[in-house]
Amino acid sequence: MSKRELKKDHLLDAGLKVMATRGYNGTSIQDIVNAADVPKGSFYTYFKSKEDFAIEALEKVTEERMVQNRHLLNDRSICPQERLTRFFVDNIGGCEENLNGGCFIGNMCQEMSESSEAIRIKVRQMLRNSTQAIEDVLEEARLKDGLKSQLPSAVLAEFLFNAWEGTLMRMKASKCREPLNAFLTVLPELFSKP
Amino acid sequence: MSKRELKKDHLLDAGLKVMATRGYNGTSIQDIVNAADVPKGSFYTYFKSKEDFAIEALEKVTEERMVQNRHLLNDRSICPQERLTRFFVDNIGGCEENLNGGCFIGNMCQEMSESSEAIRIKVRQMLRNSTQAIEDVLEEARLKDGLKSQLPSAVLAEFLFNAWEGTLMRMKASKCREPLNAFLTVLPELFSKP
DNA sequence: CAAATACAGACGACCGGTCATATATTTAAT
DNA sequence: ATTAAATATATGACCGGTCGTCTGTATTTG
Repeated sequence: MSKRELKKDHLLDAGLKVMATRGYNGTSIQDIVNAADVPKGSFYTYFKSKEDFAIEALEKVTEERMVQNRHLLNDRSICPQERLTRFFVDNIGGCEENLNGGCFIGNMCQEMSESSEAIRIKVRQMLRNSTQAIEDVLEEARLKDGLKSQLPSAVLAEFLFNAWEGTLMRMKASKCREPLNAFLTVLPELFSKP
Repeated sequence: MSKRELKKDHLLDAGLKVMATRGYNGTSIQDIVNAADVPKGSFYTYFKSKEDFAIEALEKVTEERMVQNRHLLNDRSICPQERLTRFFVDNIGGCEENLNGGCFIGNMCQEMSESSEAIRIKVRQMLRNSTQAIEDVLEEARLKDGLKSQLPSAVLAEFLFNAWEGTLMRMKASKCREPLNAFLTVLPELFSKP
């Protein structure tokens, strides 16, 4: 990885952290370069605009997660239900550390879907990918052990993933783990065979 | 209702609509007064700050809904399951019209929880109230017809409400009703007796 | 005619984005 | 290997514009 790529990566990491907590419009270019300890003028040699930065940050955060999740979700030594539970727990992301971060994708979805079509499309694509990953595990579970619900895996996956995003959101306002606990408690009700 | 109160109400209504679509930081005082066709200088005779406006808007939007919902949720002529379903469908709010609005409370939660403690507390309180309303209906259903799930109503209510908020969020990015359909399809699975 | 309210416009601060200049790197001739 | 010209990169002062807020004046009210 070149020096330039490293610096860009650092800018994305540091800026992402700020933007995930303060939002897109609540984060200035100055905030980003300050967080990364990079001169402001340099920002535009790496990104063509603030919007471009957000999209690249969005890509980075899911790319990293996808790599991490692919291992987990394809690990046949763990039963599907356990895999799915871990998937959710592992991905609470920024929320975990101090219940401050929230889900960056969720933030961008809520704040920017109407203002930037480019961001909306990127967010939609990423949500789709995650939903698909859940659907695959659900389908595998259905074929292996059966599934309590007879509903299509696609519907179940969409429901579950949205429920999880809502849970992350709620954690941001409540600053406690109760929403997550409720989610993890109800999850087996839908999932496992009696 | 005095002339002044009417104007303030109008300011809240018009500004709320803008803020629900563009977010808090994406909406300027100028945007709000333009939408309400009120001179900018007047804004601060009604609200002591932008933050204060957001909090009052938050209060208004839930007050209106609570009035509307209290009728529905206490209507014993409809069975609890049907009441709950209608509650969710009726409250998709801004999303319904053109899939543009999203849930204002959800927006504020994601964008402002870290920046304004006052907004966070207000949002948390409102989410609690709504969750409580759902819990009450669930408990009533449990006593009347029984409930498929044996989990505490409080846990179920928290899960369901968060799932619904996540559904509204997803609709903002996907601009279609599929997330809502998935939610309404899965809802009876958790709810009704077999 | 006081007192209170409504309003226009100004205020300093900061925004996203640009650009002339300073610094570093490469190239090529000796 | 050294040097100097040529090229690329880095930077922070700066731009027009907009931000949230406030102040001084006009208007309404009792």
